Amino acid sequence: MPELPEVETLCRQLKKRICGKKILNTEIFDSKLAGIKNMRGRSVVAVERRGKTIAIDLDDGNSIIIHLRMTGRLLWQKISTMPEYSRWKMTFADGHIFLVDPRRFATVRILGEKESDAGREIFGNFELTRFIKLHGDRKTKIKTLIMNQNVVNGIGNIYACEILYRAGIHPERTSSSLTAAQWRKIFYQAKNVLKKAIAKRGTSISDWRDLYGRKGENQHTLKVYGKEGKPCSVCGGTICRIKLSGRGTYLCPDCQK
DNA sequence: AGGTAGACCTGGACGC
DNA sequence: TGCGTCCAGGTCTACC
Repeated sequence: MPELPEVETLCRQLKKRICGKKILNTEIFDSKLAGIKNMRGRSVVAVERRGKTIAIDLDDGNSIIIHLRMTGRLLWQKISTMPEYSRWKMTFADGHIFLVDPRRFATVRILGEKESDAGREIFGNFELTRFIKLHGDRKTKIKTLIMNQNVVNGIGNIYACEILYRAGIHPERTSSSLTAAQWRKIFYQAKNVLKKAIAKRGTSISDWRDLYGRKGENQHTLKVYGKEGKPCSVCGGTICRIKLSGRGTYLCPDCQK
């Protein structure tokens, strides 16, 4: 489910909600998550997004690292009534944060050390020239490359489709076939598309909800994702769906070369 | 090195 | 109604 804009939305809301607050208790409801230490008594000193992961930094130097994978959600509630599919919760003096996740893929870890982002954060110390030096000669298809979290952080299937559509690049082009101008277009659009999605509080195709259970608004601005058979907003041609590395991929074959 | 299928899980949509 | 099939925002591993 959540890609960078959705995780960023949650992190901003969490920051306001729990920074400086003490965790009164944590509870596990899913045996797959057995082993998460109880963080009772620790205070939250910071909340940050690292790629698609949420890091909740605590006053003892540890961090709670949450990855929502496909259907994970964090939900704030004043009351302790468990929402359906609850897997874990943190309790604060004024309410609870539930990890809700029907498919049970989401992970929670406690880590003592911060991992470096190694220049992979698109809104961090990302440099295009360095990127091209590292990945510009590869034979990987461009969509697969920008979705690889070891290469750039935060881009998933929906936004990869939208970025490449706006950049006019076919998702099956290889890295090594792209010109410098095309690389610039891709990363200009990556920032552009992600920034706009953050402003709309994410894309709610089906499951995604923010910390307060509200849908995002970015689904209304999608141009290709999920639009198979619909007309292209630029040329009027037909949006098609192909499979690329096992993932449904949407594009306009006339605009994307 | 890169592609791909399968695994991890469950629910929803759709066809018959 | 019920069953079967396919699909899903992510990532990891095994194998060609």
